[in-house]
Amino acid sequence: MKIGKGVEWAAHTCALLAALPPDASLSGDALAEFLGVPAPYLAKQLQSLSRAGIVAAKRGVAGGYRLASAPSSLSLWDITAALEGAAPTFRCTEVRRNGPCGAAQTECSKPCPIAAAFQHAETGYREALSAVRLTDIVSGIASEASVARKKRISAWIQLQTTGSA
Amino acid sequence: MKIGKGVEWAAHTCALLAALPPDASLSGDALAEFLGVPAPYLAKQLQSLSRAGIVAAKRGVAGGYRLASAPSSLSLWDITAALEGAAPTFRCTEVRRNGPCGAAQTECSKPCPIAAAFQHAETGYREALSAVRLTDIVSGIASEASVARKKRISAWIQLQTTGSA
DNA sequence: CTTATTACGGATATTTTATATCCTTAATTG
DNA sequence: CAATTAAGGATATAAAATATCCGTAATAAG
Repeated sequence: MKIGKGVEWAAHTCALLAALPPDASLSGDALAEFLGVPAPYLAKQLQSLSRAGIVAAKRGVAGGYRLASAPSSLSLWDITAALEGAAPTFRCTEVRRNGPCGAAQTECSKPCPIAAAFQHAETGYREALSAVRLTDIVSGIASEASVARKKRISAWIQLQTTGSA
Repeated sequence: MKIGKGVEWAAHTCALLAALPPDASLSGDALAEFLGVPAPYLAKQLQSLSRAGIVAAKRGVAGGYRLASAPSSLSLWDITAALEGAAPTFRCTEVRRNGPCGAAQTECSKPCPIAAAFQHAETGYREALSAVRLTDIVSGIASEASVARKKRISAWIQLQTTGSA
């Protein structure tokens, strides 16, 4: 039961994009450099974010990625679901129907109590992630960063961004 | 992000063992037959349950598996952790330290807000599963089962159990 | 219109994990 | 001692995660 590293990368990506000036974009290569991760693989994750409508991708010379909507309307669950899919982690194979004492169809109107418990736990998990907005993540990161680091980030963004000033 | 089917099998296994007469055991082959799953693979899951101290295994002629403790003291999380391990699903690789604007050591005293959010969500998940005891599962299964099925199960147990009566 | 840039999509390779089986050894009972 | 049964390790196969590459399409600038 694991979460792929693409989720972590995507969350940091969105946090950086949220700090960009309005209508500015960053290329896939620039994002990979900032995060210090392999560019071709990050590009795959960016495609998933794009398909999910979380980032807007623009091709061409001054192209790149920017957030498709306001950071306050994007949750950590949205990002996770875009990368990992929204399928439940526990998949009930209806074991109760098997074997010499298997339950009849009529005895399975309610979900198996084991599956129900996992579903309940997972709903809570998703709600917890849904409650975390991208704005929360951005402000959390900013509160830990030194003034010097914030300046370096601003300068780097100035150098890399396309589409604005 | 998936949970292996061994967890489902193990939960059903424990539910069946909880319904056994005191000090009675079931062999691995008998359990596999009851659940309708491949016996060699279930044997592997049973080893995990045994190592975790959830079931007590007894070798030899009248051997087999029985619950190591009372069904009320065993939770769905205990079973899940025995099979899947207790490692967190989200693994922070400290991306914030990477790249041209990476954070210094001194800026990382607190966990990354992304990792913290996942940890919080996962704690809730585990607590939800910990709140579900084996007795809840057993009574849930019993409440759905027809009288006829309960009789069939009792008869099958009578035939298969070793160590009692 | 041409060229450089950049994302998209598909194909592919590699590594890990999950799934599944088998065999030898050890323990237990009769 | 003989039959039974779980433990543990080795191994085989299938699936998923991880990672890269290339051809195509779109876009902006010269």
